[in-house]
Amino acid sequence: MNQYPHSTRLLVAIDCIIFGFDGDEIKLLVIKRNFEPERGKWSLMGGFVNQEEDLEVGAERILHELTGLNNIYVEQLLTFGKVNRDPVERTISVVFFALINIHSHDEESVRAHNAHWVSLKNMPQLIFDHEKMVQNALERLRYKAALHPIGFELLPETFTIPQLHKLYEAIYGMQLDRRNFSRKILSTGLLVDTGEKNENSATKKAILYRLDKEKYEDKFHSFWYFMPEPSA
Amino acid sequence: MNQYPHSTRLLVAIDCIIFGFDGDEIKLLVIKRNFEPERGKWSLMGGFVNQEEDLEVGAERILHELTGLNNIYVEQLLTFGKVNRDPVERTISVVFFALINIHSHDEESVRAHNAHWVSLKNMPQLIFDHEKMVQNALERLRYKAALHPIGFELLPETFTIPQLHKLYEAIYGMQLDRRNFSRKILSTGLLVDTGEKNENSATKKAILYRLDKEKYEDKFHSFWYFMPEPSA
DNA sequence: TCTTAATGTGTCGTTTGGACACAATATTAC
DNA sequence: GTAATATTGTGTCCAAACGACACATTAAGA
Repeated sequence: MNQYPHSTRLLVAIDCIIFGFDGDEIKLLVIKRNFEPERGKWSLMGGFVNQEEDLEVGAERILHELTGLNNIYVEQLLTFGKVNRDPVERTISVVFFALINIHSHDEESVRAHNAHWVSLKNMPQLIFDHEKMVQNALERLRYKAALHPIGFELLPETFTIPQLHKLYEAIYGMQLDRRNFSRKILSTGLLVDTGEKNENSATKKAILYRLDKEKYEDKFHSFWYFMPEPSA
Repeated sequence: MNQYPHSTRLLVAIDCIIFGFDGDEIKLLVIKRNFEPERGKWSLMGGFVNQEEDLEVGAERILHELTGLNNIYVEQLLTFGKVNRDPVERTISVVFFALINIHSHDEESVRAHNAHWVSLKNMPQLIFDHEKMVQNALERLRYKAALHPIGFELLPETFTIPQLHKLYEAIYGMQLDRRNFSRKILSTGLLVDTGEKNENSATKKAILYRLDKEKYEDKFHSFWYFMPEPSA
């Protein structure tokens, strides 16, 4: 038995949602297509799955191709497979979403791919069902950031609490009390005072923190079960 | 442009995790395969995606084929696509998970497919990566049930608080204080007293409740954001 | 030196949650 | 028919968490 008979093979694509944070709002990295179909229009960065390539590997390949980055936060989101989602030919798209530090990518590579950071608030029209994908990814981001210490993936190695605060306000599109937020974040024990201060500030300089990597690994999953750890 | 050139088409399958609750523990509906490959072994119910069929429709078709049920709770879980996950031929599997009332399915159909309910605690070996899928689905169930009123999908139309309590203990594999649980559930306002009592009970008969459908629809998403509703 | 803007820390009252007690109901044993 | 038993419904208490808000500290620029 070397093949399954009587079954249709389909084109399988990977599309990547790439979020960044510019200090003020959440941004999305999209490309202006200089290839068919839909040349000249905006879309997510994507590609096809290679015959001998795992899905996650494919996603990392595509992300690396655009940003030059490795070892970034990537998570499979959902698979979009409506029959007519791609007018050229039926294509199943496995969507991944990635969080990166907006200042860490390879500018050259991004320029070469004709990619741009766009604001979520006045996002250009995207091709196919890509806008649905983005909407879905945003919901996932909100969901996860509320339960897991995932926001740090969007910030530099060291960061201040006011930065983190602005990030969360941007994610949820709402104001959060600065003082209560600070208390809550510090109570997690995930932040380590680096002893340095943010020199960019115009007024009082904020303390620069870094993540406690070990506690981060530990807490990442224990956040999941805000019900105490299940046994099975 | 009628096709994308130079790209490999892959077989796309759908596999379904089907959970039920027998009043004591969470059960999984699996089939004993009487077809190749892996004839005689246990696996999830699945099938291939048809050329002209949306993924969700395919999942519903497969679920209906096995259980005779329509309009059940189905949610896309993840897509499994490791190169060698299926030894016959590379196959991408889009996994869905469904919650059903364990007493509502078509017994005939289940027998005809050689399907059985198995306990999660002594689950038989499953083929390919199906055990990973189940593990993943269980985590999703725990995740969602903690935030959304999703457990009801596993119970009959009317149910008692002690039933619900046992269900949650089964989901999380831990004991939950009966009284605190009751208080918490009632405080959601989702339960409506039907005025009837559970006649099956050996001792004091428990109140039968039903879901407040409207509040259920409302709350289903508002549970998401335990941070107040975001604006964007 | 004063003003201003941003940052760090603290207080207070309410709400929520976990631990636990007790009363009510229905079946079974005697 | 009554007592014992198991199960269910409701309540109390205390500690922890949370939201709303005040005040002190720091640094740049007028």
